[in-house]
Amino acid sequence: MQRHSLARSAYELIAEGGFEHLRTREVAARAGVNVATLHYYFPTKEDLVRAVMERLDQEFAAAYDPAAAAGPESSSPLEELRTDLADGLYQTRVSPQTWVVWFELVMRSLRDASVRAPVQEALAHWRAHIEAYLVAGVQQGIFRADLDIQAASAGLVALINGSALQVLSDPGAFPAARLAAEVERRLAPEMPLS
Amino acid sequence: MQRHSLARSAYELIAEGGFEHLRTREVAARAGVNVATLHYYFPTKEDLVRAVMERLDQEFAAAYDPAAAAGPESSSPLEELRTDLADGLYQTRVSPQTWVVWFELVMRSLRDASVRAPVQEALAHWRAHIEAYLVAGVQQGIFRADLDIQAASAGLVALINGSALQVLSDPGAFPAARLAAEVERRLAPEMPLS
Amino acid sequence: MQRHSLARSAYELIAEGGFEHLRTREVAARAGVNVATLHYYFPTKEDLVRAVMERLDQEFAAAYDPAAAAGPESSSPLEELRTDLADGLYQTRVSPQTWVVWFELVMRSLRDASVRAPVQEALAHWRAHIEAYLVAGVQQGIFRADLDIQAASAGLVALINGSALQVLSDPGAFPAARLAAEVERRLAPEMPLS
Amino acid sequence: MQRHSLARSAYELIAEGGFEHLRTREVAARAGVNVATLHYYFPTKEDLVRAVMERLDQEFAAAYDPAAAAGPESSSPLEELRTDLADGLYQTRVSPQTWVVWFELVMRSLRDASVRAPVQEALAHWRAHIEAYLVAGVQQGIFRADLDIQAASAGLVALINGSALQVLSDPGAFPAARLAAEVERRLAPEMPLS
DNA sequence: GATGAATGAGCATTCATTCAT
DNA sequence: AATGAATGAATGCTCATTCAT
Repeated sequence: MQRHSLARSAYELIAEGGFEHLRTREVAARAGVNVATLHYYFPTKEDLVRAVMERLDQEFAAAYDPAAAAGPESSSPLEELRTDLADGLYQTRVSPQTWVVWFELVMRSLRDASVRAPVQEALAHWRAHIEAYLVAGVQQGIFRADLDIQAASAGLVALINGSALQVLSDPGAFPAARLAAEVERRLAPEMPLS
Repeated sequence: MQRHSLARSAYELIAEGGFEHLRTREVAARAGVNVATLHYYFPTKEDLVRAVMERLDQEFAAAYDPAAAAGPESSSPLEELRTDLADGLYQTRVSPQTWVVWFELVMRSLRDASVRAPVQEALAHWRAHIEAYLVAGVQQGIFRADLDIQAASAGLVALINGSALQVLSDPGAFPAARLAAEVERRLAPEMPLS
Repeated sequence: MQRHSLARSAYELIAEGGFEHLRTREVAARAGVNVATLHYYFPTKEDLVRAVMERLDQEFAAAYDPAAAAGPESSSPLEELRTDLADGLYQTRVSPQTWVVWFELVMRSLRDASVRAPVQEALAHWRAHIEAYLVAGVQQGIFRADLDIQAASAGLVALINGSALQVLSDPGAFPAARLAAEVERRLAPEMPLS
Repeated sequence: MQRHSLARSAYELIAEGGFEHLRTREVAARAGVNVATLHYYFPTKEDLVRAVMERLDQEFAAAYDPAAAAGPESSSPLEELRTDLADGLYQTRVSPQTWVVWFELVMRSLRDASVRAPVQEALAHWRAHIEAYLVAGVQQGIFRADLDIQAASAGLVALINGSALQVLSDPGAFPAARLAAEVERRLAPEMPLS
């Protein structure tokens, strides 16, 4: 339990102040233990960071993995898209923590080899998840037939991340609802004119 | 000159190691001066960071401000869109420095009030710049008439940023060319069927 | 058995790294038990050190105490001298462990009251042992008659220790065989000139 | 000046408590400066230890190098021998500091490569110094003609070190004066009987 | 303007020791 | 007897900042 408590505390503190201000003493204090106890579970600060990355992975897994689509045909491709978009466009406002930690980890992955792989993996999973329902959506005629699925899924990941970044930076200035509608319109098949 | 040299050194070091590893001594050393000299020009580290933000603003201004579109009709809306997309999709690979510093500053702006305003302003300018050529493009029939210009410009900023993030993280895995084509296709007016 | 195993581990680790690098955790690990178990047998580190001193005492006792001269007239005074010299001059090269631990303990005895007495006692025993065979040797005409027995025995202890220190420091540079011969020559009675 | 002051403080603290208890904070405090100042002059603790070794080298150089024999024929070989013996037999009692630091460095040299060379060099110089006056003394008929000069000088270094160790450990128990006399007697040429 | 020297506050990590089980 | 978990008090070292020159 202590391990989880410490990883959670680290997670929260990264969300609040970024890696730059992450202090082992604060993590331990928030978890209600001695600094030495923290090092009993995580010999180095890097080990702690890895644990935070794992926590995030689990959050992602719970949100994007097939297991999440529990019920059979529980959600249509369109609903899945809406959920994903909502995550970056609205959810960011409600609970920005996950997004802040995510961006911190992405930036850190550029230099720290021990988080590079998990970050890249997370991005790949994300894209694969989107790809899956885009394919289904195209087959069902919900999305345009001329979509370049792989490009579109990479683009949607980019759109969601970039939107989250903007919402984080200036929540009031981002036209979330209108962008969501616009994206749907661009992916929807052309209405027959006649 | 000393000021610029110091700000440039700080900029480079942030690009290389993020804020987390930015050390006044290293900045001074790279600029070829004593740490005390650095503090003569920038009393606190925060002042130095602000100077880096200003440098970035200038880079952006040179790229996105009306002044950049020097000659009249020097570029069509479509060319401007391509330039912008290329910046996030290809340029990131060639010179990732600017993007790394940009993301570092965005993340820092979430806590540091002194960079919040410039970051938000940069995002607003960016959107306004895109909006301008989207409007022109729609008028010229280059882009779809049913575009929600404001949503689309916010979305394009998001797309470019999110793409840059992915390219930074895993350059080989991003289908840049195909995404650029897909975006153009989605913004282009529908071909008449007959 | 656990006690002995722990004391032996401590002894080995002191031989390898000196007191400076002696860690209770390593001692326990080498003995194959938990740190807490070590503290069950030796409440404090100092207790452990005392046990190491006792181990060394036993090694010395086995080598220098009358009990060692098991058989009657098992060895002549000259042979005993040669054995003692060999210990410092040659044995140091073969198994430096005992000597390293011994010197570590001597140095520590200068500040730690709990090892001072055993160290002084060991030195006294050593001298007494040498004194005994010097007396016998003089009586048997093997050693010079004008020897100041007490000074000579103190001097031999010094010589052996000082030699061991040099051999430890730079084994190749010490003329062990020639020094052994020289000492014997100096202690032997003067040859009649005529 | 600060450098010297810090090295001197370290020297004193090693003399008082050995390497085991050497703390950068205490060294700085005794020198009257901040710990950070210590690290300004000596980036690592090891650098500080090296400086202590250099101090000791200088003390030795002042005592044993030819420069010390300032005046021409200022001292006879016998006087030089007496001075050397006195250093280990009596001086140890008066100012044990140098000897404690010396032994600490010898022990440390067994594991720390950065002090190994200076220690071995110091021992070599010492022996060379003794060798020089033993040669002179033999030529002048002050010492026995059948001396194995190299063995004898190595033996005298051993004797002096071993004596110092015993004096350090138990000053009252060491028959310094009688040992000095005994050594002189053993090195003196045989009196003609007739 | 520029610098060498100096520092306070802090940082990750270590270590002998304790204690409930 | 033995151990996993926990801790207080360091410990070497770092860093932004200051100041006399």
